[in-house]
Amino acid sequence: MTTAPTQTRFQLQKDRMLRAAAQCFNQKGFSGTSLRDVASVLGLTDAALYYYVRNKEELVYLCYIRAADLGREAMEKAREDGVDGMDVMLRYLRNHIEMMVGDRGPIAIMSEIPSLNPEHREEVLAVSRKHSAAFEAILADGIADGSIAPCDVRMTGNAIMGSINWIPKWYHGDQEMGHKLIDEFPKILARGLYGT
Amino acid sequence: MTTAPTQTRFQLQKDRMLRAAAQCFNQKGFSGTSLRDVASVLGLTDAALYYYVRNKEELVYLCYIRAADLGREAMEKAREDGVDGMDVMLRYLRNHIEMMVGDRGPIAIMSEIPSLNPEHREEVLAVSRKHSAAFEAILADGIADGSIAPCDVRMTGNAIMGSINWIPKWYHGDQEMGHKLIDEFPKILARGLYGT
DNA sequence: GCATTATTTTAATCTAGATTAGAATTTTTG
DNA sequence: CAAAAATTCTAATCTAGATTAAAATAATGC
Repeated sequence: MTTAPTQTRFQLQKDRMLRAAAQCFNQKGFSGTSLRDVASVLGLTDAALYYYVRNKEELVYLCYIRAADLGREAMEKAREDGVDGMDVMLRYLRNHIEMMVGDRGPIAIMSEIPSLNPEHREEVLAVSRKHSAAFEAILADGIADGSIAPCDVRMTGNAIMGSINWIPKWYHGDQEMGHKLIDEFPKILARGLYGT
Repeated sequence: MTTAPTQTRFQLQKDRMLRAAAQCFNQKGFSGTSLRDVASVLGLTDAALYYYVRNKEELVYLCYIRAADLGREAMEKAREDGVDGMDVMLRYLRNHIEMMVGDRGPIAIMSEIPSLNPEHREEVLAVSRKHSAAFEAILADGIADGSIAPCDVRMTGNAIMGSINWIPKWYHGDQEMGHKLIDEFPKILARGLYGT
């Protein structure tokens, strides 16, 4: 068949583009990166990017969607492997941190959501809310099964997600620190939440 | 004297400008706010802003410096009033959150640091590092005086500051939630850190 | 190898928004 | 009140960077 490989090729390039864009945005800030910057990471011309997205707004939108996908992935894997609420949470945190610390990480700080168009903005916000809710559900499960101490899941969830999302602000690629982060940070975040 | 009142007037307007700018950046994102937007909040023309700053880069820089000042203020007040490490930390967290939640809050997410010029960027980063170090010192004091349980102050500090700095991402002016945040969030962040 | 489709480039254009110069207005001072 | 200083406005300019159109190149199926 002809469409399948074509789709794949196209998708692969598009994916590379999203990674390059996320990398640029993280490194140089949003207003500091032009389409040319992104294109040059790929060895392309800025105009070539328009073969993959309608405009810059869509590129940003897709970066956010990709970040959400990666987060969801980390969470699903944790749900599959974990044995109780606390275990799922710890695994999810670890998976997520591993992703943030890696070089193909998602776009870190969602500062440009206001400049998305209404449909895209609403979708990104919805998906983000959904992820928060899923994390709170893990906490609730843990409380129910006794592995997590009773707490305000809304606030606790936000506190923990904030710590995670803030990592790129102070972590800058130090290998040793990276390993420590993956191993220790989940425990630090879970500290004081262990159940009976 | 003639210079004193002039300075004051000028400073007052400049301060209003910084608040307006922070408000715009928080609400509409950085790339989404033009100097015109900031000026219109003040009832001015965009060109008028150039009486107070050399260019937009300097405006951003000053916003970051102001944020740092407010953070330092919150911390100093806490240091004066607190009786031990844990108490100082809790007071600082409360002060800082009160500030974030208020409408004259500082600029929240420091995403545009990369696009500052080298001198300004270095200064902002330095001041930011200094603040982190000061917070870690509070933790260390608490561990020393027994009010805080032994922990990795570096990671713990980053975890807590991340939770704080992330608040604007999910808090959007709900009054009730605001009070709850101020009263409960510090406790949540300190959970698991209480000493002997 | 040929025809078709996919991908990228070159070369313009187009625009929002930053910036500037100088005039106008408002405030202050003596 | 008049002069001087401080503040703001009007009206251009200026530019980076997004976007587009059409041509050129590369890949693919038959």
